[in-house]
Amino acid sequence: MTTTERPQSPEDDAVRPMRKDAARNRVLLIAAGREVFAKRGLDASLDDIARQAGVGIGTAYRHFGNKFALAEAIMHEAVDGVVSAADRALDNDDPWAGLVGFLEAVLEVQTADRGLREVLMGVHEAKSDAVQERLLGRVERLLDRARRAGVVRLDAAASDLGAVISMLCLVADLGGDEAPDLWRRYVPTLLSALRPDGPPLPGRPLTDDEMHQAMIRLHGLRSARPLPD
Amino acid sequence: MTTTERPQSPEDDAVRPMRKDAARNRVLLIAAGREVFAKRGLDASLDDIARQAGVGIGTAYRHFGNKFALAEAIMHEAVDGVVSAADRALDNDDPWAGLVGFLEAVLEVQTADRGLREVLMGVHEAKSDAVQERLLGRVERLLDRARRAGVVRLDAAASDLGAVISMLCLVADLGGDEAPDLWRRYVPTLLSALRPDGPPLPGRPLTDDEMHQAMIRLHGLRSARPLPD
Amino acid sequence: MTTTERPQSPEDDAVRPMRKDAARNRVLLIAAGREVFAKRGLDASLDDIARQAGVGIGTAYRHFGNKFALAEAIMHEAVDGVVSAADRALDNDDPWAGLVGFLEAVLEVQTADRGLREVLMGVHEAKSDAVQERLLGRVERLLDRARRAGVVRLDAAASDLGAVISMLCLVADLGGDEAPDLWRRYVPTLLSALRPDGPPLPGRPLTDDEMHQAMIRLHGLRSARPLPD
Amino acid sequence: MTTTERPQSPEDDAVRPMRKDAARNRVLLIAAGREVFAKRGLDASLDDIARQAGVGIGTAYRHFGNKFALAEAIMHEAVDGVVSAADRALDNDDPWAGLVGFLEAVLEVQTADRGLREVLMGVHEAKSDAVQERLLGRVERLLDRARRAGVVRLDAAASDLGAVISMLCLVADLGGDEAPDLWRRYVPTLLSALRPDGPPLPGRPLTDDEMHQAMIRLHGLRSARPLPD
DNA sequence: TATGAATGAGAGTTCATTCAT
DNA sequence: AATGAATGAACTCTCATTCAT
Repeated sequence: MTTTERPQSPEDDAVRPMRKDAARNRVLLIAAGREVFAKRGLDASLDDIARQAGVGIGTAYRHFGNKFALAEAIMHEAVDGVVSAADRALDNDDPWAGLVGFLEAVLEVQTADRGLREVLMGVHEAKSDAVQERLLGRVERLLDRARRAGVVRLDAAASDLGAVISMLCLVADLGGDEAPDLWRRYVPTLLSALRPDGPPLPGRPLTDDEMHQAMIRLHGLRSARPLPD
Repeated sequence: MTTTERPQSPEDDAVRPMRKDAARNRVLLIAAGREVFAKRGLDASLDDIARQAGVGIGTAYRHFGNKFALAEAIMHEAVDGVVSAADRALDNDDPWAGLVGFLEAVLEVQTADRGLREVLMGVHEAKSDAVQERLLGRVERLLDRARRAGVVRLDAAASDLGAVISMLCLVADLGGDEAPDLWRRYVPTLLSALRPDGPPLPGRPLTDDEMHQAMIRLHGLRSARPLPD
Repeated sequence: MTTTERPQSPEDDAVRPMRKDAARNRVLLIAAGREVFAKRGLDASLDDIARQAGVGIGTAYRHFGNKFALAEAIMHEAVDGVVSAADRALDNDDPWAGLVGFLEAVLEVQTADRGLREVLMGVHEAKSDAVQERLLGRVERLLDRARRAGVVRLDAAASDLGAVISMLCLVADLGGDEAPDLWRRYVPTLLSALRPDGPPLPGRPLTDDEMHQAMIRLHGLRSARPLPD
Repeated sequence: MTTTERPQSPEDDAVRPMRKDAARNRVLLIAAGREVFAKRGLDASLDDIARQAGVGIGTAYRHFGNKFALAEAIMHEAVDGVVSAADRALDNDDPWAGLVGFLEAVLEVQTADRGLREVLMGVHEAKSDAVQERLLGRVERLLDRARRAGVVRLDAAASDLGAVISMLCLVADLGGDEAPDLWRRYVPTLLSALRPDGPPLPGRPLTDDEMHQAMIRLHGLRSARPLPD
């Protein structure tokens, strides 16, 4: 109803001019959250983040409700990048190249933004069901294509790929800014775990659900008392 | 050292009867710290830990000075286990078997005590020079033996072994209690990175000092405000 | 166990000398709570109360956990006075004189301490079950005696006496410091409601439970969100 | 007054079409204030009230300036009802019936709207001079008529009637929704205080001014910090 | 030496009020 | 005139650390 009363503008994207400030503040807050969380860990105060963003503390709460919600928003943005990397990988006609490209893209997304990487390694995520839903299907499809093409062993599970990526993220973090490409050193070795030749992997992989739980356990945003709704 | 100044007691072999209590309290506090840190993360309060240990909060401070010192003590104990694993590995006549045994022993130490593993992954260590000094030499000797015996590639650095162990620790944590042996699934693959056959590892490894810094950066006990010395 | 090791003292009331500070602080906090609540209403901050008491805010929380607990403690003290008034009334051989004396004692307790009266009128109490238990039985006994002696009408309920007292408390508050005895002006009139002569009271009294609920509803400490356990 | 300055509109009888919205919003806000204050106490936020009213928070401030002003407006509306009840009582040819009718009408106004009653008991009023002016004269006239007719004792003051009404309001609140007529149970008793037969009331009544101050003291809207004028 | 009461800085969060749109 | 985003003071509560007993 409000749209009919506003003076029409030649361009469509001027639909909500009022929100310009709000949108800018939201972006500022997410950027500040990335920076401050990266520097000081997840125990950094929202006050610090708001100050870094140059907005009042009340504004931070209007946008995110609590610290958890801000971390989630950062997480969501990060997952966005990974999801689109998966989509690009699925567009690749070569299943193996697609898989490798996906893996490298994920790592590159993280290494490109040190704040993001450190936040992701050190933190988060409790409502990761979204991640599960948005990402798992794509990864399974990537692996299925590769298995059918004979370039990935049949007993390699999605959680194996997940473990490989987790390990590389850890190494990327080890490398830090001094050796931002350190993770590439172990890519051939770790990829060999997925290859059809060579001895089978011992033991069993995690189920998708176990992997899900593990990610939450490892990276879940810990709050002493459950945050009020 | 402090014992010399205590007032004489009637019996000679009872010179330090009070120390027994003190030692017991120290052990109780470290055990409680492991448990509570593991359950509630490093933000757990020293009050909780003291209560769990069954001692007063003042006693905790007499023994450890501050929370950081308690975490350090826990760390120190953990390193003790790793150091003795390294010594045992050096006693093994087969350099490769010794290396593999060391790696497995390290992981077993961590998986045997869930509290310890979670504390170590989530936390610590700032004065890790101790670790550096006590451990690095032994690891270098282990690798040297193996390189000279031709069972490890010449360009494999100590930091490569460190990276492998770190990755396996991560996987061990992914496995959690449901799959406590998950890390074994990736041992053959990761060990192949150290073997002399196969293509050389791309890039360069971290120097020992870079690795040292990285460990501190990754696992260093973060305190918002620099703890008063 | 601790009592055996402390040097004996001639008097029994020195059993816990360590608690002297704590006890003093508790008393100071309750007194300050009375004063500050009376002056500024129940929205006064615990900071203000702690400052008035001359203790740190942390001390206030060590003693009372939250604002509600402090209000409850004040309430409890007030109920103590009323309970002993009831006991004294039951010791009176004349049932009617005992009843009247009780009523007057209750009002006098309240008018003697303006802070207490204002706190009680403006506030409190949610776990008033204690009140229910400690007071209701005594009041019922007082009324029973009087009914059996023929000095109170048979259909006068405990809640009728409660309503009379509530009304008088209201009037006492109306009188304030300028007319601290104003409530006495309406005592004869209101007592006549309980007398056996005269027409019966119309309608029905509240049941004990309804009265209980009403007291909670009227005076219950309101907290927007339920205080964390 | 502001209407004279608005730009002319094509139609004359549409001179204040915007006012209709404004008036509607005012009504909506008062109703919402009653509801929300009744449900959540005076600490309810203006945000909640504006949301309940379906208007923006800014609109609430345009109409009322601050929370206090809204409470005052609610109060004013309530007094309107009481004033017209007094006028109707003065139209009654029987002075005693008029007085009783007035008293019952006041109570009925309050019990008819639970929100109103709870707001009035729990809150307000600071600029109650309006109340004084609009109501006191009428009550005095009511009493004078009754005194001259010999149906009310000569020493019964307006503040006595005020005290009686206050007490009945308290009882009405005690009754709540479960016993909305509980107050009627004490009407005969309390009215007997005004009757010319029977012993005189002990002590002295409050003066009109003392009563005025008492009402402000008891029901005055308390704000921790003095609201910025 | 052990204890736990006291302390206060700092964290998360709310809300009355202002102001740009 | 209406809207709701922005603001920041104030509040409740926690916890690392100190100190009297």
